[in-house]
Amino acid sequence: MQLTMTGEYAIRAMLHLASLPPGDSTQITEIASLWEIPENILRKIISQLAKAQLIFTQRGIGGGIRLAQPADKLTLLDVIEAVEGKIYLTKCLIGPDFCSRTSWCAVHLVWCEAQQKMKEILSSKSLAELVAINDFRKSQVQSLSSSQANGLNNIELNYS
Amino acid sequence: MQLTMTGEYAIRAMLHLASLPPGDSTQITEIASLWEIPENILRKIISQLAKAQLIFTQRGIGGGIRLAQPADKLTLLDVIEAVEGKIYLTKCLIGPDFCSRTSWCAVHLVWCEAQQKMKEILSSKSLAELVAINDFRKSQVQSLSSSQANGLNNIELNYS
DNA sequence: GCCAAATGAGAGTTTTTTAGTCACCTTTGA
DNA sequence: TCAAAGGTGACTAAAAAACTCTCATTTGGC
Repeated sequence: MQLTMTGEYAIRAMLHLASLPPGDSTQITEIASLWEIPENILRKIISQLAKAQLIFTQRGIGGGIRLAQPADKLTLLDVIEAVEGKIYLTKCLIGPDFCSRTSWCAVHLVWCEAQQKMKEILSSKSLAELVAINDFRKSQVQSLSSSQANGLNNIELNYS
Repeated sequence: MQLTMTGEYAIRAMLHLASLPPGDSTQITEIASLWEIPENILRKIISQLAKAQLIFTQRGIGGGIRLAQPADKLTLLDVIEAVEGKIYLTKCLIGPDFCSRTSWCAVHLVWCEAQQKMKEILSSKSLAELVAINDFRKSQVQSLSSSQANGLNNIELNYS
């Protein structure tokens, strides 16, 4: 019940691409070193993202990768589903074969609702928006830590 | 990113217990055969549910298991967390050690929201309510299939 | 006290999934 | 033709999940 490293890495890479000026490209090795991703693994992830048509790739000298769609049209859900396949919170949501009780089971309905809501939230913000929020919050963290001597309150994080 | 069989089995067992008259108990073997659960596995799950104080167990002749709390106070979230531990949709939601960017990362916030919403939905209905819905829907399915010759529309299932 | 019926618990196995590695292939521009 | 980029498949290692087996413990009734 957890995002895999593949999904995690894909998100990092796409977020990096989304932070570049539109149309700009970069290299796999660059992303791998900046975002702590094993290069061989990133290669395969990039290949999957290209097959899902989220990015363009170009081989050879001067080549690299870049977004195939505007950063404000892409969401976390797009990225995750591109590398992990469609999200199914339970096996019974894949299809009616898993469980003979699906036709009347109330638990199925609850999972269905949870899954739908989760997809909604994962697609509620574009990569462009996420990059913008990051930039803003990063600058906040910096100004906070530089004025740490003042004892200003830190940013609140929620590990419920 | 999916419920394990352990969680699935635990839910089946708890739903069965919740469907009994309050205070009634039953045996592991009974639940295992009724709900298609390997008995040895169910033993351990039952043991976990007991440690989490969701059920009472009693050994010996005439023993068995029963709910330790009223069925309308228990939710799917209780059951899942009892056997699978707390739900964390990503590693960075477990704690700040996984990722150095947590303090400002917008993706973290989105996952946080998704996780919170998912927990909300999983605890929005009590086991008692789920049992009641099941009973109602089962009777609907039966009356539908007995009048199938009329070509009545079937219950709609959503595999988005 | 003994027996049978019930849960409890630990070690170990098998299977599946995830993560990562390695070696080599293909494309491409200078 | 070379070097720099991405592409691919086979493989291994590690972790998690699912399951099996065996024996221990508790308990009520005879």
